[in-house]
Amino acid sequence: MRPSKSRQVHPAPVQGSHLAPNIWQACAGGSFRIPPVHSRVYYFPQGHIEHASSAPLYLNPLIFYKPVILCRVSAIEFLADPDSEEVFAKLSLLPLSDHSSDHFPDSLEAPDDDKIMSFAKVLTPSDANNGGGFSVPRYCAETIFPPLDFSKFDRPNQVLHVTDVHGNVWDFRHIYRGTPRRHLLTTGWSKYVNSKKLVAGDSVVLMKDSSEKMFIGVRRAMRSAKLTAVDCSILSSQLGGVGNKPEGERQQEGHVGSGGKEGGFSRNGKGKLSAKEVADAAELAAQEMPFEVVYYPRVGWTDFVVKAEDVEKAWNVPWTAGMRVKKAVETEDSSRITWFQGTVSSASFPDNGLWRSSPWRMLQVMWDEPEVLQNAKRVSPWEVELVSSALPPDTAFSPAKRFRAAHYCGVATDREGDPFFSNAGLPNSPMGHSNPSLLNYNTVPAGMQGARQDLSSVLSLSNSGIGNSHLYIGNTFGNMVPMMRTSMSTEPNIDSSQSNSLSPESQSNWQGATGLVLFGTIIRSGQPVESGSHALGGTADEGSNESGSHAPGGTADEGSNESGSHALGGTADEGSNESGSHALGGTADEGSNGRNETEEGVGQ
Amino acid sequence: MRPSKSRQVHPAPVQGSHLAPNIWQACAGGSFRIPPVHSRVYYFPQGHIEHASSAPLYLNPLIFYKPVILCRVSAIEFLADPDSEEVFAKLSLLPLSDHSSDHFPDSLEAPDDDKIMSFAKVLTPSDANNGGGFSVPRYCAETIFPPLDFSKFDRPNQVLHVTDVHGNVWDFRHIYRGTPRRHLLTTGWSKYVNSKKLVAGDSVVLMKDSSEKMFIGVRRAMRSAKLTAVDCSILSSQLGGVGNKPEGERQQEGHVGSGGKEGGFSRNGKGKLSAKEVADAAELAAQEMPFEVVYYPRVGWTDFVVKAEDVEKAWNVPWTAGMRVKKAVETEDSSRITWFQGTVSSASFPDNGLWRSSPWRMLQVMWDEPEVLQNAKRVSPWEVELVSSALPPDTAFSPAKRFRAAHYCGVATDREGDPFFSNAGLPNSPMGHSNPSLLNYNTVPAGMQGARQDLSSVLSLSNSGIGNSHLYIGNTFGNMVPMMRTSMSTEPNIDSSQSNSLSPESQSNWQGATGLVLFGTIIRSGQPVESGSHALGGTADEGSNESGSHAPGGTADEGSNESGSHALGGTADEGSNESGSHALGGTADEGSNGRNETEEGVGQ
DNA sequence: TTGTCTCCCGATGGGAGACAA
DNA sequence: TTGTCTCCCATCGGGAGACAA
Repeated sequence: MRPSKSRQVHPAPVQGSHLAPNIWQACAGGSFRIPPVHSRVYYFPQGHIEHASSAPLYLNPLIFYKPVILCRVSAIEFLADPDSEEVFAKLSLLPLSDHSSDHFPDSLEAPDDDKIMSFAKVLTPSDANNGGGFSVPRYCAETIFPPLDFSKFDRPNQVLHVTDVHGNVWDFRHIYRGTPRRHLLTTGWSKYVNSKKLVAGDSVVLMKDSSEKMFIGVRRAMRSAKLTAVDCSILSSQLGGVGNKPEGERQQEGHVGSGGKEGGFSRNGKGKLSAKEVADAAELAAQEMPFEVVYYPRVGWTDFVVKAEDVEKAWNVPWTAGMRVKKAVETEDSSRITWFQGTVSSASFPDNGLWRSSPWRMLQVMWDEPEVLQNAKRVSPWEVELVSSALPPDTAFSPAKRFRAAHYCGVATDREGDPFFSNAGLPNSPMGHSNPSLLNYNTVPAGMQGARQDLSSVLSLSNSGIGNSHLYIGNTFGNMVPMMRTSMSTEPNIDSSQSNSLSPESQSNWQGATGLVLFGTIIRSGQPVESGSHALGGTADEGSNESGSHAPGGTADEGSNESGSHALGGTADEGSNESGSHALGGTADEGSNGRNETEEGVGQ
Repeated sequence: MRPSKSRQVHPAPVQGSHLAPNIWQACAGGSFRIPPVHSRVYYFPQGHIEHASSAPLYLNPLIFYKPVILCRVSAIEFLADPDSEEVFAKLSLLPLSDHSSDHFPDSLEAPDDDKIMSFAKVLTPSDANNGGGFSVPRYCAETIFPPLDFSKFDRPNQVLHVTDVHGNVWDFRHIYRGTPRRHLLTTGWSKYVNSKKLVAGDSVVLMKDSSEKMFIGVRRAMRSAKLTAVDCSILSSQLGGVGNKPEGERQQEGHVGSGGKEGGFSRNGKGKLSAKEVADAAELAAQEMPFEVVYYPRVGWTDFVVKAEDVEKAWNVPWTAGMRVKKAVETEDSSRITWFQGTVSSASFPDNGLWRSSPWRMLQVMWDEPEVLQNAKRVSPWEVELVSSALPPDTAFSPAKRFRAAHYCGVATDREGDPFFSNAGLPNSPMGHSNPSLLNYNTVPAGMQGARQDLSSVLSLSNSGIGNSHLYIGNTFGNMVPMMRTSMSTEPNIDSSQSNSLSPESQSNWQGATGLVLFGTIIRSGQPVESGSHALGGTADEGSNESGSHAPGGTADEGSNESGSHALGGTADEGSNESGSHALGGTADEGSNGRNETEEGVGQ
């Protein structure tokens, strides 16, 4: 049960095995793109927390005021999880404060050093379950495997030496047989399946690089990975309190022996990032300190580190209800990409508990096929592409053009290159890195912008790339209720943040302050500041109360290490005997005798 | 591969499973006695460090000045290791400072709540290796198992339900068959062996309590557990420096996949206590703070927490070279106890590097059968029993009587109940818990004892139980060179601490100070203090340079996770395939083709 | 083209007495 | 009395074509 050691390439470090970026990319699938080193990205702590295995017990309040943090990628490590075989990346991020004026060229795309061929297949029950082999799709065999000599042999076969993500080499017998003939992996496959604990639904990725060296990677099928914005608001409302221990972190007590230690990866897409590591990263980020994030590329998971360009593009769209958007979804075997369309039903800051003024998942979308994209009821603007908007016909040109040509609301600032919420009395202020209280934000420099500063804090939202910006205006109690480039009615009370999906608590939080958004300021790009309210962009016809289908505050329904992992038991060590010696004593008829039942049996 | 879950008794906590004391005792074996709760014990940090998996990288210098610490046992937990199945105890110890005047009754032996029967057997290759069963010694079957009905059945059999140390129940078929007839465990046994990773040489302990409930425990055979005083001196010489990473802590890099995580217990008797945990405990102890120690009962290992009574008894013996001693050694299956005899060749403070004036392993013994007891070249006085001494005939009564009747050297103090080295300017002094430097000890209260205080520090050595005490006199540089009740020549330079087993470094340490021990003071028990030197007790004929057979400063030769653990591989998960698919491709003749060899084979 | 079934063979686990130490 | 051997049978892994989706 050990791959041929002589062929081993890399040792397997404890943290994870380093991978070539192109192999990593192939394992992750084409739909995941890691921003290149030195590129500018936005980091979204909310999104990061969605990836955590459990709700952080404590989050520094500071981070709620920095839901969007512009960073530069200082380093990337392409890694593979030694337990689950999944690939992940570790990004070192350096927050860019407004006065840190580095201006790297934005897209230093590393030249793809080596083109690799890859093919992913979702394992069928036949591939994974019984002792048998692996049905190799013809296309895979012909593009990835060395050709067989069909002319000389009836059933040509060869042994493939394939390197896994840890550098271990696995030998698989590749044979072309059966009637009708087909490609199969036989000997060695079963060992691989057992070793990697593959089950039907998992995918394998077969690759070959330009030197014909072959690789194999794994993508785990996920079950019940449904931590979405709903969970997030619950999560956030636990701030400062002691959250109840989420299912995912509960030890499966009552399990026997040391069996619980085996196969230590969860299939629900969580359990990878600890709550603490996420909370720490978010806190460092909020303090503009360098930090690291670990990112598992997973279908259905929203990136929390996004190329600055993409985010800024999305910001330039005057999101309104009624817009038609599409979202690309890759099938799990990454063989197809499907575009799903939907209609924006609400485009305001979602009520994320304590998260104020975050564009994260600010769009609520009714998908045309609601059964898919369950996780994507709320999406972030950069996740979708505009198909058309319900705007007047004069705006009906392509989304790409609209980015540049449309007229937005916004407040010009005298600064360019600022990230969101750049320097509103946060760590670079005289208060430095002290633990901020909410009221600290009242000390924001007055008169920072030309707009009216009603009561408390002002945040600048500028968009370096294109130069549009917006004014965010806080409420009386220092809870900033900024606005993004969101179309809003001039009526004071129909903001979607009052939608009935609010939990009672957060609702009162939100409303109790100042009765919501005070006013919106609308400015033409590049124009002097104007004060006043304009309805702009799209029609204001959105219902804004559409979110009724959200589960109202339920707990996350998943549990790690769920039972049913029978396919993992085959190689389990002590304590994981499958019900063991119960059918024994063939000639013995069980007669119970006190605590130790004594079964006397007829001898032969 | 899972014991019947319905019968499970306790869940298995991560730290270890709690056990009934009597079951624990049976599993550990009769030769290991845990001091009862509330009893007085001496804690020997040197002995503790011998149990550590690796040399601590740093030891607080403080602890070298407290090699013997009187404590009270405040709590005991009887536990079982979830990995190795071995039992161990966690003792909570409260150092007794001289002014803490608690006087519990010393021996509050907990009444043995339940008598249990136990039988231990070392597994033969037949028991452990092949798929077969377990040969049950007749005595075991008759005393532990419920009786079979031999009258009615030709081959009577029953199923035994046996609880392991974690509370899991295992079913074993017990059958009486074969010609000649014998007791065997068949079905279920193999699962147990594989699950617990038992190999020939390991022992199982079968037990039954008064209610006939049966239990099974494991004692691991040890291989290459030879950390003795030699290692300790090496160890100590690393003080303050960065020790080279010992074999036992090196990760077995280059090993494949996640296979390294499996079966995580070492068979060499180490790897249980981390260096850090030992160092922390020793430091706390030296600071007279409550601390915890974990103790694995292992044949051949010397207890580092010893009943005060035993230690004090031993202290009352005027140890001299030439004395005949015996030491009880239990066979691994605890079926026999053998007494080995030997002659004390040196009875002075061994040179333990930085350990000054420690009675730990102060006796050097030439055993009559030198091949056994390799670990016991140096023993602590309480480990052996006196057989006879080379004293004049008038002292030739029994050792027990000699304890009380012999005449000792010593200095009476005005304090009773002091532990060794009780309060010589150590943590309770005004310097408090600051990190002490060696020279701090020059500030010891002057005139503390009636004896001459030559240059620097004075430590009191009093013996609460019997009232004998000794004067310890340090050297100029604050390195205390106290003396115990050791016979020494009045010649100044033949102390065994100058033996050629010294490393050059420690030798210079030792000698450079003041030219060794200054003088000895001899006192009659219970008598007023006399000042002066007496040769006492045994003849001073010892060579004192006998330690030539010690390996001179070599490194510890053991390595955890050594290879050869093939018997563990059977249930290993990924990455531990045994050389796997190499003999495959029956019809394929291996032809190498660049990096991926392509073996074309004849089809059928 | 490929997923699943059944067949079938060889390896292995493991229970039995034989036999010897 | 008990350790080890060999025998032998049941089970299982897994490689093959059949067949159907």
